[in-house]
Amino acid sequence: MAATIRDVARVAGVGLGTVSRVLNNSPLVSAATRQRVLAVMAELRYNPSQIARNFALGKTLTVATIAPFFTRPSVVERLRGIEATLTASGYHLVVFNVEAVERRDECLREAVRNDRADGLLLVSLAPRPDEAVALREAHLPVVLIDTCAEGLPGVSIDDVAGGHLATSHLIALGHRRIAFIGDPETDPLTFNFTSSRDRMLGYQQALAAAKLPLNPAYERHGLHGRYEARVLARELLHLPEPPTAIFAASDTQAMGVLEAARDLHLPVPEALAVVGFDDIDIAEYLGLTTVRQPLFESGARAVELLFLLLSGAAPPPAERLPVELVVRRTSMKNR
Amino acid sequence: MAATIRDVARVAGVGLGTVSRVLNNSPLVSAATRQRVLAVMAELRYNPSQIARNFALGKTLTVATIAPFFTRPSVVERLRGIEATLTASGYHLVVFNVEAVERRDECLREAVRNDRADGLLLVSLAPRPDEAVALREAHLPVVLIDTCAEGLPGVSIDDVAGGHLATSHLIALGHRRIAFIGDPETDPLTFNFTSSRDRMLGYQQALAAAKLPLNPAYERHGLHGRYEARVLARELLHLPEPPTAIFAASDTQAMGVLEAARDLHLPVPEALAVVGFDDIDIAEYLGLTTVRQPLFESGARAVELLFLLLSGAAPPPAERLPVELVVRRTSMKNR
DNA sequence: CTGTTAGCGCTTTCAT
DNA sequence: ATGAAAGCGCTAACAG
Repeated sequence: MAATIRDVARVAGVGLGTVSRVLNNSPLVSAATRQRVLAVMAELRYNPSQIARNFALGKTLTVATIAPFFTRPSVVERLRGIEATLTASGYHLVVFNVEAVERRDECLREAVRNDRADGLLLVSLAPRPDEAVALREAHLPVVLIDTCAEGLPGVSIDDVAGGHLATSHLIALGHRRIAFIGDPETDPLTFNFTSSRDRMLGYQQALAAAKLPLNPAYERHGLHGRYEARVLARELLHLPEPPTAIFAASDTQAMGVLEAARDLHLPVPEALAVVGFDDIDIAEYLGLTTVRQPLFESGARAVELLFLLLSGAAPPPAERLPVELVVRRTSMKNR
Repeated sequence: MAATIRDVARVAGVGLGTVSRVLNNSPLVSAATRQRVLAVMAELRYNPSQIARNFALGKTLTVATIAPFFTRPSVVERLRGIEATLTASGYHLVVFNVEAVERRDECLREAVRNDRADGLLLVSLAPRPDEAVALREAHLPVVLIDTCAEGLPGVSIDDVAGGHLATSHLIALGHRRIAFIGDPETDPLTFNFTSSRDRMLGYQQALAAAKLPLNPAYERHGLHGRYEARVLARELLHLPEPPTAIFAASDTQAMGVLEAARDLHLPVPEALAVVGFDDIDIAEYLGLTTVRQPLFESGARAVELLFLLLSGAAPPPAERLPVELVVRRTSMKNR
């Protein structure tokens, strides 16, 4: 049905190799023949079969990305960065959205078993040691985003510094009773995923640096989500000595905190200051003070690292992107 | 390096075909040989090459999705539905995010030229007539989501009914001066993309049905976005006779309206009622009254239709999913 | 039931 | 500079 390279060769009266060479812009073909071949291609409406080419080359020009929770705005923003960079180089992006542990494991296993992608991007997901081994054995290049793992290239941020930034901002505002709301301390889905934990670490360090007491009752953990954070915040605010400020490990969770404040008719920032993390799109709308991290860029940069790997370079070291405090209404000076 | 089907055949002492049959769970192989082959496969750590299989089969087990604006929560939700359904059937999802007209055209052209996907899903994007022809000629099955086009299968909603629903709700609440904010009336990116226009049509019909005057000054159009809608809403609210209610063609735009109300210190819903469209995740948080449409399901259903096409069935007719009014704080009874 | 053979469409030697 | 030929790893007839 569709014309093949063979048809082109026959009609143009040249050999198979020559057509292939024209296809690949090889300099080893005279201008005259090239013109003729090109003409025949146009005449026959010839389309090179990508799939045959992939097969012959042993490459797919495709990169797979596994990410938990498409729905999180921060993840979507990273994906945008990935897609833009990949597409600009003619690569395709196939995505996997994992919302349960079994799927996480299965996706990773599939990615290794199949040769349907030349490389793998892992968002907020670190391979377990055994998975890392399998990846290496399959010669499947991987770049991590938003996590780190021994010996694997990745792009992340300094979450400890970010947590420190948020907390010392609140301290500078005069707050003394500052609480933290973050993800569960261990989560099988995001194995080894330390961003919430590190942000808490930064929070603790900032408190310590200001000689403020660490109150375990002020540290709450729950599933990443507005609703869960709202419940936790309500608990905090019902404490005999409630916090005057809450640092949430993500903007989504900060939104839950704002809801809780609204539930209890606590004016923000007067009665409660709130700081989030990520600076997702909606943060500006909410007037939410937050720690901004370069989400789009993290995806773009990860793709660049993957290309390096694909070109045969040695695994580059993990990179850190900068964070920045963005002060908005929810943490204005009020004391 | 990696074991091939040939190695397995040799070691197991069987023919190539037998191994292939085992691979494909053909019943035409005795339990005994199957066991033996399976054992050798395990021993050799054999992984069938998907890419070779794709080549031989002339299929990619991949579906491409082109969508404008990843960032829109409604689009993300549809993608979730697509991914879940596709992955459940062993298909891969490759995504293209188009944010400019040129990219839109290029992606579509590429999708037709390449054979890197077995089918195509178009979100909020209708092919131009010439593109539709090219699609057909390339035998590339397409399903539309959130749009309609002559003779192409798709899943959408009744936007006119949705607009009517929203508007008559406001009318029932006692509103007489109701404005509309929607997307530009023509947009080269989303060619033929009529959802905003149809919602306005429903709005107009509801007004007419209630014998309310159609005031052209109450119909505003701007780029889909919070900021743009905020500007438009501010204009509306500065009119000599400002509307007491605004129906926005999307929740995102409704958020802009809420911002404008806040800017002008207009209490919602007392001084201004607001209704959006889509019922994205954040709508509940905002207490936004809106018209809910099944976003996840639209993606899932589109994949099912595509599978039908892929299995050689005749193009099914376009489908409509139901819409539903969700009343929340921004449109409580107040007059 | 099973082995053999002929491609799928392209890239890539290797001669010429 | 160009043609011929040998695969890439698998599927799918085709004989047995």
